[in-house]
Amino acid sequence: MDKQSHKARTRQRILDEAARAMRECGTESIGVAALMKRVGLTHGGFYAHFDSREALVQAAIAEMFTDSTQRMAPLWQAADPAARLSALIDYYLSEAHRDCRAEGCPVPALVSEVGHLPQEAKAIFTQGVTSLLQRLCELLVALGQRDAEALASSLLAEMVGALALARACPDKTLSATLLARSRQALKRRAGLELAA
Amino acid sequence: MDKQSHKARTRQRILDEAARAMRECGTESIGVAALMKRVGLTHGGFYAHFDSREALVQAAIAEMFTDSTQRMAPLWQAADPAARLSALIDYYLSEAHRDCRAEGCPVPALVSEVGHLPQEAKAIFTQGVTSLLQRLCELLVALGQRDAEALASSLLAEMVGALALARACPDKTLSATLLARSRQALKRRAGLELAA
DNA sequence: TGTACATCAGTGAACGCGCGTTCACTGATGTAC
DNA sequence: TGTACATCAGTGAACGCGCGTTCACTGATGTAC
Repeated sequence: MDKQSHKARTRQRILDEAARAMRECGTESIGVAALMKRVGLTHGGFYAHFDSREALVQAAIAEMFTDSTQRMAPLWQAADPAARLSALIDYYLSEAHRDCRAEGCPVPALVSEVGHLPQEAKAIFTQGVTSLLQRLCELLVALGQRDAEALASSLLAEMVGALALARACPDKTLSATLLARSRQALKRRAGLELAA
Repeated sequence: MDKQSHKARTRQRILDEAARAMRECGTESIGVAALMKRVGLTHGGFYAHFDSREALVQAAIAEMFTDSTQRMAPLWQAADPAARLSALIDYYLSEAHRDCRAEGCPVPALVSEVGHLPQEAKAIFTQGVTSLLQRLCELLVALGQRDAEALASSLLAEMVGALALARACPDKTLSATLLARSRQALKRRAGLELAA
């Protein structure tokens, strides 16, 4: 089984590296040559794995959501829905998440540039947002919130906006304050009792 | 007075065009040659007005905030603070604002790319965010809201996030729903009684 | 076990192109006399 | 009023560079006999 999977593994390495770099600095930030160099290969080989750079961007966006969902999976294992939502908010608006774009949620990392990407890429991104929204909605339903759909979209907007704003802010103290304020507001709005 | 201001007016035309284009498609979206062509000039003349493209980006970001603030000025003339805040929310999360990036608020247009810009540009952007935050805060104080600072930053996060998400969404109906939900949530959170 | 051959992932030189930037220049404008 | 000249905003050819993409090739691997 190893023989056939060697090429697939190389493709995955390219994709992983692209997803990291593009989340960190935007989809335009890394060229084919630099990307392949990071993977330890030369640029010519790229086209054995992807039809074009544009195709890579699409695949990389999908990969970011897969990766981010996987990283958030442990949060979903908390005992009750309240603990899960609380953990989600604390993780999403943490300073760690702010400081590690490369491994975080693709939504705040790419929101304002997605509009300029080709349709296909935009569709993949929206698909990711929609599924995030749905998981959030299910949590709110489990918590007994009425109008969970509307609340979910409003909460997600604040989460994305707060993290993106915090990342744009060079003053770490101020940005930490922004995050803390939104964490508190979000928990209150979601009907979570506030400890501390 | 006309003789000395001709060059200044040309500079302003370049700046206006740059601010429009960069709000619409990002700071990397337009090159020096294309920009000058839009203004009706040739690319060589650019460097009589700006030291470098990087200097233009800085000036353009400042220009976007000036322009956006000016466009929002009429909202500040409503009779009472409640009407002003309500008008602000309705404008900010309108479909018109969603569809006209070129003339809208620079914050949702650039949030996720600001982090990759040089320090100076980042500082100018943050300055703009801070002053927006302050005006919002003053409105909330006038409305008698306690903890106005914290509320202002939470509201701004949702406004920015909701508009950016709506713009990323290719389905106009869905994006209109996102906007409507956040308009309602924001008004409720700001203590505005809801009509309709 | 050992030789001959096919497969195919990866190499690296080369391409056309658009970018930001420079610079010698042009030509309209307004002032000096 | 008319001529000579200085100023300076704008021109456009040229530069070096990095980009995405192509393609003839290499060389390691595994199979066939």
